[in-house]
Amino acid sequence: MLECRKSGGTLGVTLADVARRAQTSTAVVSYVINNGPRPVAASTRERVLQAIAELGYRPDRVARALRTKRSGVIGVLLPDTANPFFASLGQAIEAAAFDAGRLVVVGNAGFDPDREEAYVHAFLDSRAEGLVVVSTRHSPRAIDALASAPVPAVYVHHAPPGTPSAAVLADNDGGGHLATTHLLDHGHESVAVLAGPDDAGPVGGRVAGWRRALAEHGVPDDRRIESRGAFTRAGGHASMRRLLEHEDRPTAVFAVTDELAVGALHAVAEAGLRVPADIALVGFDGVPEAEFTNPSLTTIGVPAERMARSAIASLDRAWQGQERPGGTEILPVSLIRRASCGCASPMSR
Amino acid sequence: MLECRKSGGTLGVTLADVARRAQTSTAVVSYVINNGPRPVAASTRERVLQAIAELGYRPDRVARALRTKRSGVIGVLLPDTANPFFASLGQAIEAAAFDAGRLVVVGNAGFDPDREEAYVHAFLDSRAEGLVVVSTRHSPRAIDALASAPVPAVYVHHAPPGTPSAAVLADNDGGGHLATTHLLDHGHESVAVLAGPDDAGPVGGRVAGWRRALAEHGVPDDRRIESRGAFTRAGGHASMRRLLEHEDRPTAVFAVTDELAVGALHAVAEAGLRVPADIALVGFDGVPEAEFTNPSLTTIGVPAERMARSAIASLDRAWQGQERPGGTEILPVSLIRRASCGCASPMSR
DNA sequence: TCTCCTTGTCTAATCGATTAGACACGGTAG
DNA sequence: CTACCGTGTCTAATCGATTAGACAAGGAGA
Repeated sequence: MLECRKSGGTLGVTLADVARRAQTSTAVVSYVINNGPRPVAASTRERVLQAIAELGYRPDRVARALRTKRSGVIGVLLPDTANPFFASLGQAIEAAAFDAGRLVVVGNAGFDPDREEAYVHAFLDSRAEGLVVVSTRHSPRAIDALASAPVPAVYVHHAPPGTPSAAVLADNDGGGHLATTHLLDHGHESVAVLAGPDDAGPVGGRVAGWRRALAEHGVPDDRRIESRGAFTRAGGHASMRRLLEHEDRPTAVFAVTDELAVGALHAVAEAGLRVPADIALVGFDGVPEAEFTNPSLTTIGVPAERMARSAIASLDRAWQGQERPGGTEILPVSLIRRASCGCASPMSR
Repeated sequence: MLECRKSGGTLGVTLADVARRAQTSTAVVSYVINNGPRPVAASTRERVLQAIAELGYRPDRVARALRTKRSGVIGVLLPDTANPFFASLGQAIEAAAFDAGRLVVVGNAGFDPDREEAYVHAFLDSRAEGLVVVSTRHSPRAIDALASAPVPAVYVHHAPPGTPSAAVLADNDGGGHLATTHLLDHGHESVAVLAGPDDAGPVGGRVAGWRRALAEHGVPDDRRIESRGAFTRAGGHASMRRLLEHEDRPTAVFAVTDELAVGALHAVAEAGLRVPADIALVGFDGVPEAEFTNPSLTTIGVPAERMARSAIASLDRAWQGQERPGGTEILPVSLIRRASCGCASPMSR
């Protein structure tokens, strides 16, 4: 209708511009935008709304953040988004945040403590309103920075022991037990484990669950085979190879992550053996790609979306009520039966 | 040394606090922090630095952003981070941005135009200094918003035709040609294509390259088999199934994405056939998981990291010099030979 | 009729950092 | 001796939004 400025819209139109055009003050405009703390007459509101529309005004989030100390941004620290599991988790967190009306600034720490700390500080400096930390092993300095942060934080996937922050974890021990028991139920005498270099972090629980299941089943110590290596597909490949050359080759293997399992699958095929006929395999994480491996991978499903929603909800609670942040939530995992354990394959035991 | 405030450090210590403690003005403190536009006496600088250290002062990025209009944040729009290719790309962009000293705020548009637009606006409202848009198909409203944005934007992976913004693309046509030619060179008479629902977006070029290679090789029209479906593993699975039931089953298949190829691999195995003996397969994208499929997947490697660095460099150029933003950069792709095409497998042709 | 409350609006302080303008001082060139 | 310049510092305006305080007008209750 009226002449239009520059090109399209949001270029430097400020509250004051709107106020001028609507013949009122900036305060009133603000009240309209926020359904402000003060009432506004219907006629005035109408004028303001129209001015906003005509000018294509959009509030500046930076200015708003400075004034209100609410940036609408959540900092998310991830170990490695190239890893499918963390990618799913990251995406779920981002989606949950979006639904809660917040933006997400992400940092890939890449298992580097310095980076982790750098990101925590950068997030805090950016006045992130909350932090979501996904990590397998936390840098002490990052933990400290988080503990004394003026905003709530929530650990996902793994929490440092004794943290005052909230945590959302998967039932790793239960999952390890479930996977192992399932293989045992298929008739295997024992089950080997494909684990990481050590049992720190979330996988520790998975290995513990494996051990527990084996103990319950009366498997003697000398039949509890462990093969360890890096948490990558290549690591899984190498570890499985070692297992295949083992004096008495296991007939069933529990890989503590799907990445490891995918590498293992490859190693078995390479050796000319068959899954599950020669070696049954169960993974852990429930990544999407597990459905399309050859054979498809039986795995322990971790409810990434639910964890993400839980994490955001936990931050929400911290913002709303005063509820002190602490509290660890452990979400149940589930067995996703596919071919690699012997369930779907007709010719397997 | 001196008494320490609250808990650890960065809680609400402002420039003014530092100035007070260093017995100087906020201006001088600012000059020290920024190696400011004005010189500072060595002794004063020393006092300021010490005060900063003692108080654990960290500048507030929000306030700084308001004043300087430089937020240090780049908005990154991705289609779907659960997809390994986009996940790699996203991670590479994030890493390149971090190295350039900037934070990244991400949005997963999930192929939803409304979301895409919402994110572009949210990024702009947050005073993001630059935008990186990765998409396969752009919503017109998002394109408009981008075109009239006061900050530089760069399209990655795919650009809307005739955009004034910079773009960093892969050589999709060349890659399609390369993949198809490679299969042809293995002795196949023709090569079928596994494509998306239509040829819009980056895959269009890949299909074009396939068609070109077939034409060059003198393959008649009625031997140019296309199977189309959704861009997912499940879609690849379904499309390949259809191909297997085709009257004259192809002996070689070019899948325009690795996701499709992974699904296809699964379908072939399910049908009791073998790759590459019965059907040779080449994918496109070079995702990490392609190395560990069964058999490992020959694919066209897209230089995700290089694209990311290029994109950030393009933004950098736009910030530094006045260089008008336009310009499309097309990066070369490469053939990654593995087993699925018949290269690595001894018993294949 | 007078007070008090509610509604509606405006003015101005504020968030925390940056930076132009003003000023002081010592040194140098004319 | 005066004019001028460079160095070093401080005061205060500014970025754009939020919101408490002040105030006006109208209605209700005493």
